[in-house]
Amino acid sequence: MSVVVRMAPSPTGFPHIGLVHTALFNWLFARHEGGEFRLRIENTDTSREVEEATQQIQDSLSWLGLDWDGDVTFQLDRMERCKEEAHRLLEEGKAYEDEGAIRVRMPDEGVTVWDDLIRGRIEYPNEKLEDLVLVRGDGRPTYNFASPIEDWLDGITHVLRGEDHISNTPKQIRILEALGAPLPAYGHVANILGADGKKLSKRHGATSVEEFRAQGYIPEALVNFLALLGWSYDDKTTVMSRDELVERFTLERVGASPAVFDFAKLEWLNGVHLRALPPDEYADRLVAYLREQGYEWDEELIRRAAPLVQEKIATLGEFPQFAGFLFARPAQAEPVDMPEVAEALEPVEPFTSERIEAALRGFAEQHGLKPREAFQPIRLAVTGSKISPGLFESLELLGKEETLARVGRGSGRGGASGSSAR
RNA sequence: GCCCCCAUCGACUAGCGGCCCAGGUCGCCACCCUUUCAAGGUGGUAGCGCGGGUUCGAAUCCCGCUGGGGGCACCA
Repeated sequence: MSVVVRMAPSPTGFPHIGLVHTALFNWLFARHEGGEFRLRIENTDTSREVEEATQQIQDSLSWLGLDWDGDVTFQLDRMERCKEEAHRLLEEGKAYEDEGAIRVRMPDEGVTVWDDLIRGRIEYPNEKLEDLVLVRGDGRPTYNFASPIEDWLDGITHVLRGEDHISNTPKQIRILEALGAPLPAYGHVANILGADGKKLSKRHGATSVEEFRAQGYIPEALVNFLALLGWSYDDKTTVMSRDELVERFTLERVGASPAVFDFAKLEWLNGVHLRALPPDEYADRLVAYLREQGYEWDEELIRRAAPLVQEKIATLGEFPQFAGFLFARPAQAEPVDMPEVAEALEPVEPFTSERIEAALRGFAEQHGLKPREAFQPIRLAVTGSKISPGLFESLELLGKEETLARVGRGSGRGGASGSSAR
């Protein structure tokens, strides 16, 4: 039997990172097994529905590269079928009416047991199972009725979901049994926690894919990082591509304990994946990111600056802070005047990093200054910061005219070669 | 309150009875490299929650405790 899994979010906004985490496990499992990964929107509760959410969910998955099979389906579309099934249960005496609603009869002795894909055997006492409502008084099916029915209709073979669903599983198993439907295998993935051990939420920082994207994280890193939360390949492998993850992912190696989301490690991993990109690809990503964020800086200059920052920044979001001086003259607290530096740079022709370096090293030597002592003031004057990309390369990109202007010669004219930010 | 789940360095984890006086990665610290910052290199810091068993032998199996998480709707 081939594997069919699904992600079944309710459309209430941008998907939370926890949801994306279980979606990733479902996707990796499906792709590893050569099965199908479906996307179903559980919109039974129309009152909570957010109109853009369905699109936002798809955008987040697409950006991460988690492609789904077939069309997106909606729970609401199966309302009628659910009602029919409920009435069938009514006729068979497996359900009964209660103030306009339809409830199933749950056993009240014994236990409901399943062999959880990642936790092993789980037992749930039947006396804790209520005769839950299948169809509300207004005719709408409830989640715990519609969801298993859809799993059945869609031929879902493995239900991999968050651990907060553990207590729903025995209910759904009983419902499926009453329906005479086959049971899928169930597996419950642990939650993702914040640094304080509480379920990851807004106050811990970014919680949606969109936010990470806006901060300059790339999908390769996020996917790699999320995969390592509750899963491992072996005792020494950390950095993996999407293809490697697909090839190596197995449910047997998924852990049952919750994991704390470590933003520092994500940032490191993002730097690793960013540095691993071919230069052209890196430049493409940088340009696309800056455009998305609303920067209208000159594309050619961004591309030329890309190699200067690739080794130095861990997220694309650091670029404006780190290399913004190339696009707009930095504000200086004190007016800059370095005539001797200007004098050393003036004759450099062509104005390339090699020649600039030679000139500035000569300048340092001439004044008996250590490289650091000589270069740091220049860096500050030109970039407005004590931290910057390589000085000589930066000056080359800036051009002689602008460089001289920034060290005090011929100042007062316009901005840098690019247009201003934002 | 009741039910369920979980428990190895600060964090992610390897470990599925002897290979472990516990390995890798992030972080942190030190040093090297160095025009700043990074990157890179080297070294270091730090952990099996507690108590009982089982066994020749337990991080690994069992029980209890403690701690943490989740769930108990005509929400999903």
